[in-house]
Amino acid sequence: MGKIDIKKKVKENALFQNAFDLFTNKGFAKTTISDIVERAGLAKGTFYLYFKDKYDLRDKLIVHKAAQLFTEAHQEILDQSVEGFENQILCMTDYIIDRFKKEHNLLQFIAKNLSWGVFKNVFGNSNEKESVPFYRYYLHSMEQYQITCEKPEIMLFTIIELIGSTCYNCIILEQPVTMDEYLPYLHKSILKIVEVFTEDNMT
Amino acid sequence: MGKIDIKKKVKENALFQNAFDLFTNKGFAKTTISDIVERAGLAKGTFYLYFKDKYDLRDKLIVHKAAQLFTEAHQEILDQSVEGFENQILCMTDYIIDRFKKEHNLLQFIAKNLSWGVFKNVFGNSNEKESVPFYRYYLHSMEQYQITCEKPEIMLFTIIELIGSTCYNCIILEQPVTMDEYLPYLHKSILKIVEVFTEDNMT
Amino acid sequence: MGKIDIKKKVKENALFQNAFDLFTNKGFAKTTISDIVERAGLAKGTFYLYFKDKYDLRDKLIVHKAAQLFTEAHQEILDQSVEGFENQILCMTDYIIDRFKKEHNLLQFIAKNLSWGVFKNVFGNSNEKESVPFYRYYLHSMEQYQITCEKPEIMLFTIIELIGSTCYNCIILEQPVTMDEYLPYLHKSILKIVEVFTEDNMT
Amino acid sequence: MGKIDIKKKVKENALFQNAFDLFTNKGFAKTTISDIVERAGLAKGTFYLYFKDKYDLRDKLIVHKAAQLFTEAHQEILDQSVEGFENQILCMTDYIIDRFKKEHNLLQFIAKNLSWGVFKNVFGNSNEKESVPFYRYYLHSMEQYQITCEKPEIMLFTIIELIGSTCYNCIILEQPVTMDEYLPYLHKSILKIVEVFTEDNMT
DNA sequence: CATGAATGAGTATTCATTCAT
DNA sequence: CATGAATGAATACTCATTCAT
Repeated sequence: MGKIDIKKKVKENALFQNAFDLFTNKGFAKTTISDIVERAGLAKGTFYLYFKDKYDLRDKLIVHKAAQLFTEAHQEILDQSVEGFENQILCMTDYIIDRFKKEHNLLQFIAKNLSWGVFKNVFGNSNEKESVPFYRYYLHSMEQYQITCEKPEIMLFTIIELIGSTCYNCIILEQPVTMDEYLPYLHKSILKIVEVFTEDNMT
Repeated sequence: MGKIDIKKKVKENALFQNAFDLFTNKGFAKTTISDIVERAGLAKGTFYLYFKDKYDLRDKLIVHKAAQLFTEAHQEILDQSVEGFENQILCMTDYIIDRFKKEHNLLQFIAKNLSWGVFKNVFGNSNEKESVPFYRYYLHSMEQYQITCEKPEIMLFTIIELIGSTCYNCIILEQPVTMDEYLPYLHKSILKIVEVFTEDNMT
Repeated sequence: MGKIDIKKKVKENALFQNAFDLFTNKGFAKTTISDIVERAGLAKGTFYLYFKDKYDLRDKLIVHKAAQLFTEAHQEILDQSVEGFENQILCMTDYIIDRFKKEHNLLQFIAKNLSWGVFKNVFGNSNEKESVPFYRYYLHSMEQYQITCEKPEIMLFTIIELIGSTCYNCIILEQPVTMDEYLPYLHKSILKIVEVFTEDNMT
Repeated sequence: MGKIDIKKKVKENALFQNAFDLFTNKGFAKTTISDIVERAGLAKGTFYLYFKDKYDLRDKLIVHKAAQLFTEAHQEILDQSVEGFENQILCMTDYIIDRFKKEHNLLQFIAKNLSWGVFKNVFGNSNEKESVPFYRYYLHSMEQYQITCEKPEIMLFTIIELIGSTCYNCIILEQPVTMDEYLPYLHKSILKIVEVFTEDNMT
């Protein structure tokens, strides 16, 4: 990567980071491009060299942040040497919840914007540096622990949607209960969902 | 209700309905108050006699639409004379999914905006005409069928969040699969969640 | 016309007049909508209640100004009691040239923008107050003086185009000669053109 | 001309040609320097090595295109071995009209921009390669056919202005008639104008 | 010579809100 | 009660020009 390319990457990151801060603090609608470039220390026109408009920046930012989160969740499983498929799923759950508890901003941003379509992008997008081996690892882990699951994608989808939507309510709104109170039920629900998809007698 | 009150109600409904159409077709951000009043056949100033601003209208609209939906789901259970608690839950699920399949607009609007906080409003809000006996019926049904559940609210919360978020993906985006394909898994997952909250051996 | 309609007309005229001054002094491209409303003493948004954009204003202004000019040329013929068809044509020519000599602004504006399509609008546009009986008078005059002309419209077109384009060069640019020097040749050329279209032996 | 000079000429021509295409398709005002260099396959900065700005390019382009046109009209007269002064004038007229009929772009561009001032440049500008012997030939031809004309320049001016402005209306706008219909009248008018300037009894 | 990333002044346009009628 | 003309702050986006490479 040449000197110029490095400079460009630095600027793109400055735009990403400052946009994220503003989106999560002021809200997307109230954040202006002027705000973003001002905080990033760049000229207005420079913004348009990197992104088409505010929406383009947001879409790319969602993928960027979601990829980061899952990469780190995956790393956590490795760091903790968690054994067993269900334990790994719960470890991922807990890691994500923990991050969300610490970073409401991140939760707010991801929860409102992350759809399964975007999610798949996160794993498939090969020219993203942060491209995650998470999904591959997830499939590999089932194999390793000899778990039979005909629809692994649908199972993961169900689990992640449940985590995402309940997190938003319990952590941000503390409705109907706090996440601390909800967590045991969430764990049990997730394990039951795993059962649904891995029982032998699927019709 | 006097003549004048009826006229006012008519105008309010015109604003509600046209705002809903516009929000769901053009998106909330791109819908202007001018758009709404123009379609409703009213003058700009009139808008402010009914709502504080666009956000005020939206918030009231969410409650309005959600209350309608659950009232109708409840009615469906009664019309079909569905027996058994689980069957009633599944009937509600199917009714909601059916409506969402027919009215993507409604799904989009509710899914993006309905939080548990709003949801509770739907039941508690006494000055809403459509205020629903749904939640009361839900509790009553558990009693009738002698279901022991320590946290009925949390159970309903879990089920509804799962329905809401998966509907959005499967129906609107058809990701990762269509709702027709997903439905059996959703049913099983919901039944398992009911198990989680009604088993005797809750720790 | 109600009070409000009068107020609206006043504002429209303020926009017209100030836009004309600015277009002719700074040029169309360099005149901004801000300039126009500022000079007219109106708010920016008000502009858009009257015109779609700068181009819309310009197009309407051309018709407005051209109609004015021909109405006045026609009036001049009446005031001077000019007799004879050719004399009336020359009187019109001289009046227009005279106005252009005094108001380079007007010449510049009209010459660059007046096409025959617009010109016909000037006569036909019935909801313009200034709508001119000029063309009707022109036909009537030929009849009165028993002039036979198969293509009166094409004759007028030829004359007016010649006047317009030579005026621009001789008056504004003084190229290749000044209008004072050119005028006798222009008169002769016009008379010859009248001959072309009114000779008996047209093929 | 050295290798480098040839390369430069190639680039200049690329800028000329692409600018012409853009000016005539999108209009001058809406054409940006970025557009031009992009189509020409050059870098933005390169533009400024050849032209001061967009206006500079346009002015040079007008001369360039007008010179080309008159050179070709002149060549046509030679190729066809047209005899007689009036016939040569009409041949030039027909050639120009024909080109304009085939290339509306060219007509639009020349008609809106060509003033007599520019026109004279076309003949006088010695560092233009295409510089035309047209005007010299025009004078020479009158001499050859023993035509007495005190103001040859004014005569040519009158003719060319009439051609230019009527072409624009009849060819582009087809107003008030098409050029096919107008042409006989134009020919007659031009011949009459020649009469005006060549009659013995000029006052 | 040629490049193209970066700049930032400049402008059009929108739209919530008010208030005289 | 209802209207809709007027407002003007707020913002997105463009593009000519420069200059380090």
